[in-house]
Amino acid sequence: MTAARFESIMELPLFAEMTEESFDILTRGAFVQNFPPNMVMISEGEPADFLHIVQSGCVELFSTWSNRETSVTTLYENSTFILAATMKDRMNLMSARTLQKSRIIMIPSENVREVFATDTEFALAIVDELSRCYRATIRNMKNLKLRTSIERLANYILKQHHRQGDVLAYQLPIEKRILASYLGMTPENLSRAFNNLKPYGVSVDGQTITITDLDTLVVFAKPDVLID
Amino acid sequence: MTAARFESIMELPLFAEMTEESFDILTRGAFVQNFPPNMVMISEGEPADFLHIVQSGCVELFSTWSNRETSVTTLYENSTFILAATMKDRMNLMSARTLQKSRIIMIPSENVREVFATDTEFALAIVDELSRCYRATIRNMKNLKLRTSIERLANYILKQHHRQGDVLAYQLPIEKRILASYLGMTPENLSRAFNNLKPYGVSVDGQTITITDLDTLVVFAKPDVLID
DNA sequence: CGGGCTGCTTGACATTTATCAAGCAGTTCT
DNA sequence: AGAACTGCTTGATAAATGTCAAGCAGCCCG
Repeated sequence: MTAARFESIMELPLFAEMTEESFDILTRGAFVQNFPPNMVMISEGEPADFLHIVQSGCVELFSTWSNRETSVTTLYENSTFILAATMKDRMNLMSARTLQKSRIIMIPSENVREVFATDTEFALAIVDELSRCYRATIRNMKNLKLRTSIERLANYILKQHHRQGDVLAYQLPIEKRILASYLGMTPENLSRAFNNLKPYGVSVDGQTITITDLDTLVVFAKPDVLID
Repeated sequence: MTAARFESIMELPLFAEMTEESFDILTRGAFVQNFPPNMVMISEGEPADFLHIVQSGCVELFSTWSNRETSVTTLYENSTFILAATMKDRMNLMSARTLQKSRIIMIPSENVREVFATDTEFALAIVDELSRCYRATIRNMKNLKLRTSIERLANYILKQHHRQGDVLAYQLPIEKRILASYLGMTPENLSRAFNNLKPYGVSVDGQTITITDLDTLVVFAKPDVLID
């Protein structure tokens, strides 16, 4: 019998097709944990003992080196993380920190590997999710290497526009300093980049982004399905 | 019965544990193709019809956007590529070009997906390989975002030193313009970066790199197992 | 064998981005 | 309610990196 507290994730693509028995084995020993904002819940270099799923809230994956830090990605409701490290039973390459009060489901990595070996539908879903995450990272790296910082911002603005239902005014989902880090620039430079995009149809008021001339912005940004 | 021309890959980790019957199904309709140097064999945006394996030679994965190009990685003997696109039956996010005369094994993607569903050992090996590639890309992106270009070069020099058996003098495996692109800089800047590393124990003569003071170079580069 | 081409290096200069500082607005805590 | 703190913006300057040009060495092709 499935614990009620995991019911919310049964319909996620990762779990939707597996047998009920597999789901029971998977969640045996799993638990839900609440974290306050700005808490580091995982540190790079640590072993990956759990697969994590964001039930609610917002989590930032980041890394540091030689007193420098970069934001790798931001995860929202229904996202999984630490999948590759879980499957390879290796240490985390990234740390994770809550940006908001968050509720996280933690599933023991050995359960994930056990069910992977026995439930073909789960195996297919795992490979699908791994491939999707890997491809997203390739797109991200192409974005970083092929585009200047203002181009990355322009394309981010367009991508959020689509993500939020093609509205012309929307709220940034994260603080600007986190966005700057994610896009590979300093907060000062992000501020200047937003200003430099004004002639291309972008207006900013705090967390509110308004696209005042979509066609001009698209011409400048040159979005590409192989990157964005 | 296994075609003799595929015997060379039977012992690769991806295939070593599967049943002989699975291997036969996998390689049904597969073929080996010879490519001359500098030939683009795959273009980004095309469907991923085959899983590719480098039997011999050298292949560069690269991407372009808005008349700009970047080198993503370089593959040598016994490397696979186009695995994530194969498993998700999606278009390629990268192009591939031979750097040398190369011999490539091409396995139909649908065979890969079919055997994945039926052979548990192969499924485990696929997930292992996907996780390894994904984690390598995360390390690469951390390298790009957290380090300056001269730091990336210093760490590359150290990594090649280890890859070539801890010798203090070795040959660069690729042309310097490809290396520059891979490290995210122009060939002019790579040349200057090599020169700027001289005080830190690096000497260059054409393709030959000599580490004249390993300790000094290590102190400068600050290698990190979570990146390199 | 010679001309043409390619890869690489170096110099000069331009552009992009980072760093540092200061100020402002909003939030949080006492 | 006020002080302290944080996020953000702007200005000035520094550093990193790109661009353009020229020259050289080695390789390839006719």
